[in-house]
Amino acid sequence: MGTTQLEAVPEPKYWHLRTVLADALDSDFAVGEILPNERELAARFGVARATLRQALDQLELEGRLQRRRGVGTTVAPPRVGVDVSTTRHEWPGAGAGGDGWQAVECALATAPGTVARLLSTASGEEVHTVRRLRVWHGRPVAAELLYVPASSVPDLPAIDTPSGPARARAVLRELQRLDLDGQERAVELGSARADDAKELDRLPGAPVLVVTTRYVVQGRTAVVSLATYRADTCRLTFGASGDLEISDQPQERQAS
Amino acid sequence: MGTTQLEAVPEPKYWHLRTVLADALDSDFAVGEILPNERELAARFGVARATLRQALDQLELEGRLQRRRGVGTTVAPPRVGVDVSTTRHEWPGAGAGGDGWQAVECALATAPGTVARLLSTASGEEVHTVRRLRVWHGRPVAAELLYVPASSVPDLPAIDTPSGPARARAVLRELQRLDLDGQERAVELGSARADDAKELDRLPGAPVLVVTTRYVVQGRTAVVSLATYRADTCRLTFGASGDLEISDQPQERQAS
DNA sequence: GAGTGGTCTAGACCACTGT
DNA sequence: CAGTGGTCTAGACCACTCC
Repeated sequence: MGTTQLEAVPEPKYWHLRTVLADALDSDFAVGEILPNERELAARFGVARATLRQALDQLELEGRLQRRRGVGTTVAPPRVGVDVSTTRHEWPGAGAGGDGWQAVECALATAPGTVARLLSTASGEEVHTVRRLRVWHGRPVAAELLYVPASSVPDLPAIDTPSGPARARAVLRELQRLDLDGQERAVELGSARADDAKELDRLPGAPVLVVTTRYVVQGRTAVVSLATYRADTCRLTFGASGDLEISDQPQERQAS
Repeated sequence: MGTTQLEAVPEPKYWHLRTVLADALDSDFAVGEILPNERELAARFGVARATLRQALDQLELEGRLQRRRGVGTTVAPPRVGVDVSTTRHEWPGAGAGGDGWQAVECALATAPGTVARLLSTASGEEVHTVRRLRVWHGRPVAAELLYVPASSVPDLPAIDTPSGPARARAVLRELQRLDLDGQERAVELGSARADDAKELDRLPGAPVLVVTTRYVVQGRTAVVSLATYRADTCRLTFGASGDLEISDQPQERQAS
């Protein structure tokens, strides 16, 4: 990376800087390599640290950089493709955990208004909330909250183990007995709440892709799932084998 | 909205501020209503304008606010569900424009490295690039760039109209003649390039959902599409009717 | 021209990581 | 402990929209 000064251009400095840095990443850096620190980079380009950070923010949003407090800024590996296809209609947890989901927790709660509106339940009705974590290549990529109305799993044994992973698995097991008619899925951008951020090893407010799934049984919405995927490291694939390469990143050398 | 001072809390000010503002949006504001300006809000909460802006950034990322330079900050309507399902395997433009796509431009170019790697073409081969714009409820929601290798449309009449919408439609028409075996789709977060930003009426760097589609013919990737959707206003729906409500926003009153 | 959000600066201090 | 990124401040000026 050069010591180039930025010339006067009509576009914002941080945007131009982003381009310059992106090119430098392509040509001069390997995946995992650590960049000079922010104060150093800012000085090198003759801008304030805040401006440099604005450029780094962009590159991090695009999944090209990874910043860790106390450590430094490293070149991120290409995003990993995570399959979220709905071609096979099946309940969560059906694949016996092969897709990286692990049940974590279970509790009884009242669904928030938006979820209650999706479920055909009274807004005050109690639902089981099952928390799952999805791990991919050894890294947590998604945190999910499943809302299962008590009426959807009437045969669930009462309070034997009121919470914990065992209870969560019991709820999922009960779902397998229902005939799933179909599922509807949507993706949108969000920012990580405190609890999700913690599970995903990110700071609160980190950009996430929120996948909402509606599980339909006999025309009714029997279960609603809200899964938040790390937007920086994940690419969601639909009906694909995950080998879709998308971003501008060329194949990069591996850092030593 | 109150004049509440922020108390000392272990969480970042901007994050707490985000929560306070989000609650205020729910209770005190209607969709389309204009907020006090940033300097005013910052003073009211006793923080620097930059800190307030960080909170507004979050809310805008979540699609709850809309900021327009020279105008002000308004409460955004709920995100609109845009169907991007792949249940029916069909070529772009097959639906006779009912899905809001309009062909805009066509040109000959060499595909960028990443796209060339998806297409089974030599990286130097020329491809037709078809630009389309998707309009939804009168607003542009997506800009797409289709990469069609010349070898995929061998019967395309040569240079009668070398560019423009007519040429773009001609390329799309040629595609309908091929037997489409399937398509693979992926979604990831990106930031709008200058040209996309302009078409989408956003600033460069605005967050977008990048949908990459691979159209498969006889095991080969015949066409690659890169569509960038406005992340602030769009929710991408898969195999659904678009009535999935996702975010935390309750139903809001309409502004006068 | 007045008012808005967007960019940029030059500092300061904090929270966290490694040694 | 030193070094990193994360937060925050108090200003300044610019680009844009609307009257």
